[in-house]
Amino acid sequence: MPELPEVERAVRLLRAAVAGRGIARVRLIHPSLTRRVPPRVVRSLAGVVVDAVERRGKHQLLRLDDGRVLHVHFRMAGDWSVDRVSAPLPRHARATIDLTDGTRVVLEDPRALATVDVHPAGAPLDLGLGPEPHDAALTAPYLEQVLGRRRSAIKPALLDQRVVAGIGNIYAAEALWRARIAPTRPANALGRDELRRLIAAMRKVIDRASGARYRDGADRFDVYDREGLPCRRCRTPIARMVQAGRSTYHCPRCQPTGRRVSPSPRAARP
DNA sequence: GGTCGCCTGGTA
DNA sequence: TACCAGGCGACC
Repeated sequence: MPELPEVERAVRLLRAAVAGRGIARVRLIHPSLTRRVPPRVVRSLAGVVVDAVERRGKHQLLRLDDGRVLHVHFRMAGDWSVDRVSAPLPRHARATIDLTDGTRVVLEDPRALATVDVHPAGAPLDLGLGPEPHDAALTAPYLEQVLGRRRSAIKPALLDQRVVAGIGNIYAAEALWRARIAPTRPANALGRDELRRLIAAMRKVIDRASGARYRDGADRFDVYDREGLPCRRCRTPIARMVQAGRSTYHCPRCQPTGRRVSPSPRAARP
């Protein structure tokens, strides 16, 4: 589930179910979660009220009325489902939040990579996140500054949440395609104009992913998972490569790698 | 900077 | 059976 638009959707579902309500019991089911939080801390969540539910990048924060923060990250495959405390548990239920009104929120996570943490009251919570795609703070000069010292490829750099919060493997590839920037370009080699295009592309890709029509469409990606299929701009087969251990999809023709590997006479704007 | 491990499931 | 998976922290 987890890139920014998907987490935002999940947060809304969660908020509708838990905001302003009392927790009757939290259960951590999978060993990867019980290892993280001491049993007495889990037990101590009974009786507190959830004041608010917030999202920071891909992180979900439940502000509790005793000042603590219940912090959830879906990682690769987590998602919420909402049912009643009396219902049988879904197959991949890894944690549950039972509410005093009989509602149950279930963390479903087939890969069991999601994390749950409880932060003490009063401790400042630094998630180390950069601006989100729609933050006004995300500007070309900002990117120029944070990417300036990075000789690494732009695509893995975009996955660093300290640079931009909320961009993941899919939308990084999608945005680079849209901005016509090769994923292998050194991050510090991008010019102002390219950075501006990249920001606009990230915003567009995130916006599009938030719409239901796009979400359910069969062709919701331009490059991701489209290896060998024709580029939607130039019909060149989409290529797949591996960067930092992750798949990267791109169009070898309209995302030119080198300085001037046969650029088209006039580079068209995206 | 790249690689590995965490976990489990789906698919070629 | 092998490989892949929308993330990320630990490690060289």
